[in-house]
Amino acid sequence: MSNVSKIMDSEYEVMKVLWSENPLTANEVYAILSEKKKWSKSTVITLINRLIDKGVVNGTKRGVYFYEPLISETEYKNYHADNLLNKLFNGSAKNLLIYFCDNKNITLEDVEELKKMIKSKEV
Amino acid sequence: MSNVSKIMDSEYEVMKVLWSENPLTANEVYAILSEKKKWSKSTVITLINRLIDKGVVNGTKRGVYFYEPLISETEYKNYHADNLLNKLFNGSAKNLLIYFCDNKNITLEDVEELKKMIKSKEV
DNA sequence: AAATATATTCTACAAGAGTAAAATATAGAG
DNA sequence: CTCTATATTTTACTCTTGTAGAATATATTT
Repeated sequence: MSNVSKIMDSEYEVMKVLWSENPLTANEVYAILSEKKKWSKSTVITLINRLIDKGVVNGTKRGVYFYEPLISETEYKNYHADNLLNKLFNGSAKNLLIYFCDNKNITLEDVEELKKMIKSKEV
Repeated sequence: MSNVSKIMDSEYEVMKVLWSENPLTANEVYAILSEKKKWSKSTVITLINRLIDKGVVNGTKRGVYFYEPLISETEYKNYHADNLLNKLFNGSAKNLLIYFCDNKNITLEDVEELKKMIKSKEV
């Protein structure tokens, strides 16, 4: 759906800012981003405009332009999580869980917690 | 490390073939890939050469060139799994598990299985 | 050795991404 | 109304990716 899949890494940085707070002006986005990236204001504005072209950000002029995201961080996360799932684990969430439990440090307590979560959903 | 991060989607198709069996000649890779992709032989060869440039495939001439992967599928998987983990779940495998359990259909049995796996490792 | 087939390398080219300067429009100061 | 500051749009330029044809080198057959 939408163009969530076309958001590139540098554009994603802009999205994160807009997800954290919005609407924001280009200057505000630039100011916030500057804490992490040493991009020129031009660059930030280019990225915002590309996101608008891709239909995932909206800009509205109230005096100056205010920007806000049109897709949620969850949508973005979903897309990429699914993507990984399909690409690397044949779409099997179970395989993915096994992989992560096997390779990252997951404790028995964590798994207990998951169990509870699932149980509570299976009412 | 290495250039695992620079393997692009179409190159990844070639890697999958080489992981499934190797060494293979360009013709063999092409033949196998043709079952899934309608790429010209030229395209396949370009992809192989780009993988060589990226240092993730080796080609050795024994009469004709034979190609083989220099990185394992596991390395590739690790890299991308880690990447997702850091990018979308702040590096917390637990958050990721919660997310997947919450959104994909994971059963209590699956979780039980994980628990056993973990227990057996925690000897 | 010449002709042909096959393998390998070069070249190509559009679209996208990363990066940003130049140009222009517009609002506010005087 | 003109100048200036600020915001917005255009233009730009390099590298990478996806895709593949053209050229060349090499081996095989006659």
